[in-house]
Amino acid sequence: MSHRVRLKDIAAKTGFSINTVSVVLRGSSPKIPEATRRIIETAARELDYLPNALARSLVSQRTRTVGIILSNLLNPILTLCAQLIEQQLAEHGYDTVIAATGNDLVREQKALDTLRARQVEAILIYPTSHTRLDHLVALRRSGYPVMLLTGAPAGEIDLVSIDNRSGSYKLTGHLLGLGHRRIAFLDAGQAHGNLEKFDGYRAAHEAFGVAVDTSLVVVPEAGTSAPSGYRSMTRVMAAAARPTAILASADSLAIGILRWCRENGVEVPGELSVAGFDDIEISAFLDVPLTTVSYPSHPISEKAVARLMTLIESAGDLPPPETVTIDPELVVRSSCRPPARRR
Amino acid sequence: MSHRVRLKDIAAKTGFSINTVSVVLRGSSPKIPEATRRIIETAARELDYLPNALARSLVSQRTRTVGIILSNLLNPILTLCAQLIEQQLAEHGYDTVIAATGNDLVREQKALDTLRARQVEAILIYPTSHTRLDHLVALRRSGYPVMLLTGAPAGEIDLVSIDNRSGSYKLTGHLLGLGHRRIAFLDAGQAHGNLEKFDGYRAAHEAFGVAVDTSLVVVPEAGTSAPSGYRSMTRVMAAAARPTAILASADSLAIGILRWCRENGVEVPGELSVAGFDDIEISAFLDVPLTTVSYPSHPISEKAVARLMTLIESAGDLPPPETVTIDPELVVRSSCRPPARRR
DNA sequence: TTGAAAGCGATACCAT
DNA sequence: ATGGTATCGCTTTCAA
Repeated sequence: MSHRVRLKDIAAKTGFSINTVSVVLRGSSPKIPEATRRIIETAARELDYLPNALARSLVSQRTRTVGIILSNLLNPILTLCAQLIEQQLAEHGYDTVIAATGNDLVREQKALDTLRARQVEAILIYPTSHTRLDHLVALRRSGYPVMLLTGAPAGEIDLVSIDNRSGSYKLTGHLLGLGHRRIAFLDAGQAHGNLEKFDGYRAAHEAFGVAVDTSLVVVPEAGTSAPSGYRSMTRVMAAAARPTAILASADSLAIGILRWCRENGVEVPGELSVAGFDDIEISAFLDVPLTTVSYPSHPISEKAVARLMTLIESAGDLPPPETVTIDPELVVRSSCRPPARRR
Repeated sequence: MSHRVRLKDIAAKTGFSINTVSVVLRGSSPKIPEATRRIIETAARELDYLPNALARSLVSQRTRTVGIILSNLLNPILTLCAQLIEQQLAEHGYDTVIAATGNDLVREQKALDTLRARQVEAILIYPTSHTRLDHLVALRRSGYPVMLLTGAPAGEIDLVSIDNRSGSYKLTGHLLGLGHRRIAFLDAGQAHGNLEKFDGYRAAHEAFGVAVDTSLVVVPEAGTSAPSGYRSMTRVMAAAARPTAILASADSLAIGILRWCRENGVEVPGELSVAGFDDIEISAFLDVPLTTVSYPSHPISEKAVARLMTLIESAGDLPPPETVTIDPELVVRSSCRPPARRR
């Protein structure tokens, strides 16, 4: 931030006042003679002038910028959403700045402060935890447009998200319908206070009158990565009575599971059915194409942006929070089939 | 950007001057009585004061922020690097803002301007094209710290990257060494003026005294995704004499290839060897673990950040550009083996 | 110890 | 048509 060209420099070079230069350069001029305009514009180009957004925003009280906070840049679901949202916001004339938190609440709070200090006009967030939202609730209460991109509808903050509970319910129901009675659940959300998927899993069991065996519910120690899914398998398969199906709370976990099965001679789906969550791109390209639940990024980003615009434009007093949940679809491929007959 | 709390508000509430409040709040006070300090700090907390970074930077002439421009948020190689870089910059007291361009030169230029207008102190960029760098060269010449995260060493801009040519050379050499003589090349970089990988491919052929059959060099129409690799296969396999091996310029492409092979009864690696590039996480988890070339994100991000710090700190006159290339390693797994004996 | 005043770069309002 | 002046929120001398 050193040798920058300012309006003042152009004014000096052309002999006009700072004011005139400013008026010309931003085209908001009522009546400036062609001659003047050309002189100033030429000078600006020669000097490679670029307006200082800081100064500009300071006076205009607008940054036309929104912030997106993502818990994890390696999750293609999140980055795809971010990418779509950025594009659409651009169409509305807004810039986007993205911050990553690495699933860390402290960094999340820091990112929140940094973005606010930078005066972004709204914040979209993929929070680390679905339950610890007090800081966000407080922010929204104070009149700041905050929007969650995942979570359970609580009505305190605007939320646009898929209905995780419903997705999980459908998927578990699919498995139960196939005849499975021992369905393991690899619940990566548990560690982050994301309980919707487990709820759906439980509810489906109830609907089928099947008891949940909690020994089959395993929380992977290291997030949603494939290695994490792989490593969790030793615990899952340690059960006295092995499961006949596994529901992983993310496709990436399922990929690790598939690898474990191959290495350990467990046939999928013959011996074990495997289902995932999110329908990431490669899931259809796996050796055993994965049965999963869709993640409708496009509708989500569209609805999020639309809502965000109304929030930003409702100067001062925000309308009461709204929740939009999109029901994900079951994507049936070949990784699940009825269990082998009882021995 | 409405009802924000300013120093003025705290001053009004406590009866001290704006100045005193400022001094206290940023702890840079020489000697302020405990009493005063407590009163002001309490008021600040009650009002939920957050300094306006715009105003602050305007006067300090520092933003302590660097920008990262990524061509594609869906490429885990790029996002991992970004994540690592962000973390390390944070340790140096710098914030990071990320912008995505969707592989579009116009959006890239726009992102560049936006970040500069925001007065970021340096820009790291994963450019869309390796050849069209004029705008970046000009920027660097004007004294702005710009750093490329991929590209061919040209000496005009700082560059920290893997040596794509060498990686490609090693991989092609591996295949040639295995006995392959008809090696197809799926060159996604070609479309973006990224010629290093092709160079390595060609050089290895020369070293082995094998002629390159250009009909085996295919440019996928739709980037580096798995579907793109899948679709390219019809063209690759249309050749009169089919290749015995395929080198894909990205693991994601290779995943699409693998899928195509499975659906079309082509056995890998028995009938066709397949190699990729980048060693993304799932590559080791595929049904046929992929032979590929590593992408050392950690060394890259470390070197990039180190260099960036010296650039930022060398106020005014930047040192001449430096190039750091890291030699990637061959990662041999099971997707490649010697070709079947000639019929 | 605390406060007043100038200035960062740009904009807006009011004059001329 | 063009320019002066106040202002945005904060920091930085310099006084008191």
